[in-house]
Amino acid sequence: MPKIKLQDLPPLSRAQRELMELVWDRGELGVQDATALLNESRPLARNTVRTLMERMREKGWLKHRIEGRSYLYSATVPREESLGQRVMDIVDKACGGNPDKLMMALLDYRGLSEDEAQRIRKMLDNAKKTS
Amino acid sequence: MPKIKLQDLPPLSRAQRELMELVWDRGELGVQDATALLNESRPLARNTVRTLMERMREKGWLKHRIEGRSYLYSATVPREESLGQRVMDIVDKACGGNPDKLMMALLDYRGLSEDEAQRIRKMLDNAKKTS
DNA sequence: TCAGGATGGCTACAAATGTAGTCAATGTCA
DNA sequence: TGACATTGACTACATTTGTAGCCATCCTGA
Repeated sequence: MPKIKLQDLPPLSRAQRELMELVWDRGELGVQDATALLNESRPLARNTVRTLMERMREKGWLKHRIEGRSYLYSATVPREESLGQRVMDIVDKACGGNPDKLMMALLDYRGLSEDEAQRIRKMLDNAKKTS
Repeated sequence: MPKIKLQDLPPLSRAQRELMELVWDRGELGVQDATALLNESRPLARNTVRTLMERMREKGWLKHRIEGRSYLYSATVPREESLGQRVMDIVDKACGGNPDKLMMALLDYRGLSEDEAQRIRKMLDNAKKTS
């Protein structure tokens, strides 16, 4: 049973990614719950959500197990992996490989509280030690 | 003449974003050149690229001017803005609003050279001063 | 036991996207 | 001047995505 690699997974569309985040948040999610969660931001029919999830399963992002009469979907890859992938992708393609630009964008367009900045400094220091 | 806001622009697909990065890199790009550049990674017919660019123009991401017999396309919004948008989006949706996680992913999945880390520290310090 | 609700299965359909062909006008080089 | 290349215009078509309806089944409470 080969481990699923993120690189092998076909990319998700926006709606799908939104759903994916929910699955990662919850760990496991039935169609019912997913619909309810998505409906907090916009109305979507249950079957719409169901189709989304099924398609994501076909793509390999989700798997499901049967619980009573329902399917409970969960992610096949951990979120961190996907996040790392996205960040690298942005650094590569949109920052010309330069992580400074990523930070610059973060600072410019969002900003950091002193606390956040402090924690990041600490991370940088730790990374140094370890490497 | 209202300034174009990033929020008003419909999202780009992957292929389109790839092209967009090229346009940002070059500043201005004709179909010919764009095709050549894209062909470095995969074969694409000129007309395919042309269609992509036209669609992006309809969406408002690109504009073009006429140079001789050709169109030269350029971006309607600066890359930094789009980058900032994407980073914020990731922080919001995939990091639960927590920028630490973004850094963590960056460190874990790419790592930083001591130089890069140093520059980022400097940025953090500067940001502090300014705020 | 029967009406409702929940659930998966299957189907549908419009819009967006990826990919590209054909065409006519125009420019260029031999 | 005539063949050839370049360019935009228009058209085509398969696939993916967004969105959802209908159906049979099964469970549950009155």
